[in-house]
Amino acid sequence: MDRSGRGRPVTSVDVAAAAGVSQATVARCFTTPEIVAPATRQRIEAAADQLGYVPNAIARSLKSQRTNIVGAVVPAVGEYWQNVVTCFSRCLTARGRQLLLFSFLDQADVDETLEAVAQYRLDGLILASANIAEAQLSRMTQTGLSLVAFNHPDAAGIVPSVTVDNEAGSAELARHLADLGCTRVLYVGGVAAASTDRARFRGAARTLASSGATCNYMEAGAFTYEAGYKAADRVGQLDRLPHAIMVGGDEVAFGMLDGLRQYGITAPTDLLITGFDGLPQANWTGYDLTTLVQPAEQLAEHAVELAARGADTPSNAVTPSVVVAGTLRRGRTTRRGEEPSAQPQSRPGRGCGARPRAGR
Amino acid sequence: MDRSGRGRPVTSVDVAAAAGVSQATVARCFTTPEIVAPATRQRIEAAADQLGYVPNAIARSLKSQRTNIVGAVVPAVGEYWQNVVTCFSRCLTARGRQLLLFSFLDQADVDETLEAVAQYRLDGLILASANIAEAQLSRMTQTGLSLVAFNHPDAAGIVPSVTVDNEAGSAELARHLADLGCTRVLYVGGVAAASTDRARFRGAARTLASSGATCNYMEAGAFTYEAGYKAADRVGQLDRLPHAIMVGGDEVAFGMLDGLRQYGITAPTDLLITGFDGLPQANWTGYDLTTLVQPAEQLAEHAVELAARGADTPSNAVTPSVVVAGTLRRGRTTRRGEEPSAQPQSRPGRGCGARPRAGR
DNA sequence: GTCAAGTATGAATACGTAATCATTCGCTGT
DNA sequence: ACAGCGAATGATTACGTATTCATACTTGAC
Repeated sequence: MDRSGRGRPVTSVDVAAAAGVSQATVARCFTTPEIVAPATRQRIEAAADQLGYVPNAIARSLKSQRTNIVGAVVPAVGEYWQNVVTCFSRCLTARGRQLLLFSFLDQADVDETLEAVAQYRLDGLILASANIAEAQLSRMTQTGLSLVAFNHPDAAGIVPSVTVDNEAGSAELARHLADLGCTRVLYVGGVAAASTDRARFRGAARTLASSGATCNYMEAGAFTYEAGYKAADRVGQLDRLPHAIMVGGDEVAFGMLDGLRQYGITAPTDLLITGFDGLPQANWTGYDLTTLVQPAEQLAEHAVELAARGADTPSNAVTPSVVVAGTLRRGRTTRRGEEPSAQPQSRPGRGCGARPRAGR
Repeated sequence: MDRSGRGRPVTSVDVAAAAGVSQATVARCFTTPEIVAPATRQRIEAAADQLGYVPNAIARSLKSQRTNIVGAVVPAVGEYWQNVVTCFSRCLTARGRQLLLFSFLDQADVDETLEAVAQYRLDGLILASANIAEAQLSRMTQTGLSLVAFNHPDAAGIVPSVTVDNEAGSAELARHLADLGCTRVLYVGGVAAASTDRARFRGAARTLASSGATCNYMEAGAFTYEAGYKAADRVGQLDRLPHAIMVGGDEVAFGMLDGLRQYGITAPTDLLITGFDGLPQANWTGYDLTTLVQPAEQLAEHAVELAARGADTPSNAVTPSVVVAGTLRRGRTTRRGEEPSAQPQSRPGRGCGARPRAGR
């Protein structure tokens, strides 16, 4: 199998010597095996196997000017992003590419990080929800690496962009609420400055307005559970509850749900609640949230596609902008009136334990 | 700033020509600036800046035989791992290293993935909860890359290993339950074959036995919410509920909690429940789970430390095994009888709030 | 039987950097 | 004034691979 000895790593030259051929032939054997004679190939493969030779991707990259590595700059927090990263990894692995990950907590670290990134001649780079300085951005593109903005609508037009249809998705949620008779809706956004947040609010407000419903805006301050939880305080102190709350992100919505419960306010009894993103937890019966499910796989696929095509494209191509539609998920939080039958939740009297095994 | 033109990338040779020095001096200027004359340095930096020069890490790696990249092979699913990945990324970035991520869904893909990994001459590789073939493992070590097993106690002794003290942590949880008077405990593990699972059960069983309590084992089948949810079915059909359920992972515990609720069984009223891992959601008031919090930051720090030291170590060093203690988090799910005072939940005002506190 | 075409391989080179060795220059101590 | 020395820089080479060019050898057709 492998020759022990802890000596210096074995190279194609070593294999060549062992197989009695030239280094060039060994290289060919690993890149274009079909053009090397079967007999020779076999000899080389045997030698390589015995010596434990593994091609050096670094050297290959230096020669070929392609690293086969795609970078991704992603916020460090939030279930949503973690899920997206996993999708990236899967898509890239499927294409034989590697993923270089940068997880940033502070937006300020991004620029610094990008500086380091640029040194590795990545084939592509996916920027997720990061605001990059224009100058730095243009510098990066010119080196032949293909940038892709993920879920960052603002960047569309400047660089290729992939994003869910925030506005349409939010509109769909709003229509759902309007159909249920809601006329006073509160939109609780994460960060008002975020382009996704604005787009989602726009879709909601537009749709609700056309139905004669009102839609106020409240900013939670972040796309986190805690922010939603705190925002619930402000909601709980309103003199009149809205008919429904549209929350700008599932995680924020979870916080909102739990926060409101502290005030004895639950969905769908006292008001309806929707989220946005379609996190796995939205399916958990503890929340069972109505939300707009982002097609993470598809989005990742598109992003990877754009990022991995590398310098193959003539670079004069127009910066494409991919927008994918999400799908509505109806959960208990907007299941008006039918909760006794559909979802047996602790309804009758005080009997928390009194409920029979409704699940079956 | 940067010279446009989309020409081929600018190299240190270009900078050298522009600054009127040799390539060697340019290289020195970026690696050991202190040994180059201030005047020259300034000239070089100006030229580099104007040309938009960025050192090529690939070439550097080829020369120096160090990529400054650390790989991590991590399961694609589960909040726990996603959190760990983020910690890895942070720790590595702090040390000026990059993270090459491999997220695998199917254990079978791992070997294939490792094959690809080996081509990049990573400085280190963190294997998280992956069972690697022995042969492949030994082949990887000999190339000078330092392997680290993360949260995979079985690997300790074979390769350097970093893990939380599963047994002691579980023992602490068990002691907590014993102190609360539990004498019939059910342990719901994720995957019985997993070494972490066994260790946790061992710690629980040992401690409970010494308190005269019983501890049966039940396998959920996976470390997922769904598995916990389904396991709840089996629990709900028991003729006699245990005093407490120790679940082998937080995510499984969430599923268990939600699943039991379908049967009208809630914690801490009808029985107590503990988890393991300390996921962020354990803090969410919707669950408020008693669990053993893994010091993810510390664990990641140690793993990165071992993985990033690279070939600096003489390689004759013994394979170190780091075990870090977790901390107990007491949540509502084991807060026997005191929930009315401690957790001001469900204000009496609204309808649904009539949480029964039937316990007691 | 010779030439053309094709096939398989070897020799040489380039990728961009860092480190080693050699060289130049200015300076100091005697 | 000169040896000697340290600082600064230039020339050169090596890292491991892929590719281009050249070459030997095989085959087939006229």
